[in-house]
Amino acid sequence: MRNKRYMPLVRALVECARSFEQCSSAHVRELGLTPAQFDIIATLGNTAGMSCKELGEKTLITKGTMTGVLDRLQAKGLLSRHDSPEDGRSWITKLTVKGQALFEEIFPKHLAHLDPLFINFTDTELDNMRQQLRRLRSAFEAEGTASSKVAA
Amino acid sequence: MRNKRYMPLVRALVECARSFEQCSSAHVRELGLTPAQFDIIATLGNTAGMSCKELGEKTLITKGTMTGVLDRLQAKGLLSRHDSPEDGRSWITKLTVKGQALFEEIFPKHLAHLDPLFINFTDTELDNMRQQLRRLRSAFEAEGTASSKVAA
DNA sequence: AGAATTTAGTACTAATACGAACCAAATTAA
DNA sequence: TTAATTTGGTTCGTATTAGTACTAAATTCT
Repeated sequence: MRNKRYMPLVRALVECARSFEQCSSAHVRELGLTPAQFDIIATLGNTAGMSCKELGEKTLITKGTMTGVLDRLQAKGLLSRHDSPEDGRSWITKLTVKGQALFEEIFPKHLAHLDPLFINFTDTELDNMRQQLRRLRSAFEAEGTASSKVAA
Repeated sequence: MRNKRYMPLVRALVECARSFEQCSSAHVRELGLTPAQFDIIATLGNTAGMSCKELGEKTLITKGTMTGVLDRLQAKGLLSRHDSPEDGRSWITKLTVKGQALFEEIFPKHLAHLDPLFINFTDTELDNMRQQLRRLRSAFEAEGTASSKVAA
């Protein structure tokens, strides 16, 4: 029934990603942030700030969720919102001094935590995997573009 | 700063997995279930039922979450809980007739939705990817076992 | 047997996640 | 320029998620 030929791959993919996020987020929580919050901090670190939309594109957090995450970070005094000079609907979100300081403290720590996970992989191996994953993802994104819909 | 050599792979991995789950869950929602609920139905389909624990292992849903998911499925009349003859702490969860009927209706539909995503991949390619993902996952699971902790 | 420990499942909290409805500014069309 | 549509963000409702504490049954140890 579920021995579709692609099922083992799908399972491996989902488990691998979940395993990484487990690894990563467990450590992030020890540092006092949720994964989503860390994502935002890491994305805003060393930048002049960016819009909600741009943040969403980089972190893959939906805009509906974004508001809440930003609210909580703002409540912690880690970021501030300024209105955009270009677009009256938009905000420029940036780290406060405190937020940037936190970024500089925990980001290296987090990388130091991740580094050892990859020591047994060569650059070439990592790159090959990356390419294959990209190709797979393209197939998922295509979804309906190619073969599933005959007549547009 | 974030040009760690493994970052592109990590991003590709997470995006690929998320893209698949997006693909899959969007369709599942059209069928009237949430992804977690579908996962449970698909796992229980064509079985005599199983414990919460076993369900958790197969679906990767945490036990804390499991209770709520099962509650809602039970409220919909799709599954029932019976006490285990072997373990007084445990329940045997199984699909009701209605649940099994739903399974038989939507599971094939869902597979039909997924099939076209993989048409451009040979069995060998899928298997190679699966192996690499397994190896990567092993590295994540090892976390602390090998090189990070020197003295246990 | 009786105490200590483990284990299955539930209850509770805080933070996401996702979709849909909504508002106001921006862009386009007529 | 005014109406129609799009777009950036917020709000809301429902479901999931992780983590922790808690209950009771099972297992282990002595």
